Amino acid sequence: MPDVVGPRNTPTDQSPRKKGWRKAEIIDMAALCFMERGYHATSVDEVADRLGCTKGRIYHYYASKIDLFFDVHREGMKKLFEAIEPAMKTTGDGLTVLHAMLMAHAKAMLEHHTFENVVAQGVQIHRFDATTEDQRQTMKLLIDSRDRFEGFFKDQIAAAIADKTLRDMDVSVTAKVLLGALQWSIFWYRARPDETVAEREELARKMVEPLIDGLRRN
Amino acid sequence: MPDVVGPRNTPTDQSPRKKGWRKAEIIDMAALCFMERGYHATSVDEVADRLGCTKGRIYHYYASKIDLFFDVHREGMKKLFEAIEPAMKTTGDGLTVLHAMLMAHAKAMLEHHTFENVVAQGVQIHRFDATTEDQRQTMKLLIDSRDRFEGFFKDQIAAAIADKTLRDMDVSVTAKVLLGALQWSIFWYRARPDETVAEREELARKMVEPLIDGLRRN
DNA sequence: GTCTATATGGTGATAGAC
DNA sequence: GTCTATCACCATATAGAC
Repeated sequence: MPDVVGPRNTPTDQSPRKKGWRKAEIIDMAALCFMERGYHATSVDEVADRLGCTKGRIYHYYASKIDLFFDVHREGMKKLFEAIEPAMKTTGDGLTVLHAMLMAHAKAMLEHHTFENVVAQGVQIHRFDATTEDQRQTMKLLIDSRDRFEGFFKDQIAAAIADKTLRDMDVSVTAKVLLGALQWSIFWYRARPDETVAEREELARKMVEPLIDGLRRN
Repeated sequence: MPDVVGPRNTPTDQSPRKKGWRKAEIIDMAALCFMERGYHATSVDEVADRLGCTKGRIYHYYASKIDLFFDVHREGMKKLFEAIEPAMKTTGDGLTVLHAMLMAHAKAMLEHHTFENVVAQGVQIHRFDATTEDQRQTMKLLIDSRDRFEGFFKDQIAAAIADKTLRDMDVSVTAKVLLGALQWSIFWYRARPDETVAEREELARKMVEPLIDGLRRN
């Protein structure tokens, strides 16, 4: 990975050698547009314009706008799962593993904020937008994957309470609060073009630290 | 306040005796629709339908859909400011006041989640949606009010660091993390029709406690 | 595989009757 | 103050040329 990352953070691989790069290119641009203006306010024409083509190309790869949205959402979830996987495999007491997971998640939210912004929009895109049975099925799978992701954190919180490295607290509410604290960054964080990986890691640390240690001194 | 609150949480006063109740009725329904489907996906026709009237009525009170959105947003911010005001006036060390502010904010986010969901949408509704100069001016004021609100928390965090009741931490990032932790509830919280005020207060406590004390035992 | 042209439907907003 | 009727526009999606 290069030391300096641009505003189009970690796009899916677009190198023309790889098969599927055309689709990846569309997904990346759709993610950017959906983040900037929101799914419903973004027209397929706009995505095409910014790709320097017409919507004919997009409709060659995607049957509908919502199917394109689904691919962006799927990609966003994939990045989230991949990010916390190494942390979940580390050995250590319950809190240490949870800390590692939170750090990995914070970094992923910053690095992929374009995609994760779109994932958050998925919460209020529902049955009304998915017309075919296939689309409703896909939507259900994406919702399931979001729940599964939160489940990993709930399980780890429960484990850490069990091994007494965590205070006793409401597992479900705490998971939502912790994830929300990091995920809210979709609203305020935008990558500076010249931002280094080290700077981003430092920001993630500043985000996670108050959650682990709390606010109270002593 | 009644002990049991319905799903239409604390609507603005609609009693037909008060002047402006027609507008308030429209604002409340718009907030509900915008929350459920999002601003852009909601049609003026839909708001009117659910009010049992036609959009002729709405356009009698509002020049455009975005102006209606602005009123919902304004109302949402008003509720937030009013909620933390008493907490800000309490006496006590820096952390005690901050704790009171966070509890008040958490309760307000739950109580008014319909309106606060719309406020969050305001982040990505921008110049493109505001066409007239008047609308751009209004938008600027709403953005300013969001910043001012966050500023209250930043100031209090700084004060608490100064009086040494808080660890030394990044004021700006910590403010965003704390507020985000509570505000993310717009995505997962929906009022149960039979939910009591006491239950909601208990939920707010479960949200704020891990932030104050941190996760680490000891 | 990509383009142009177009069908089709919905949405914001207005005019004018009542 | 509210309704009906309608206009103008824009967006999704398709058909067929190249």
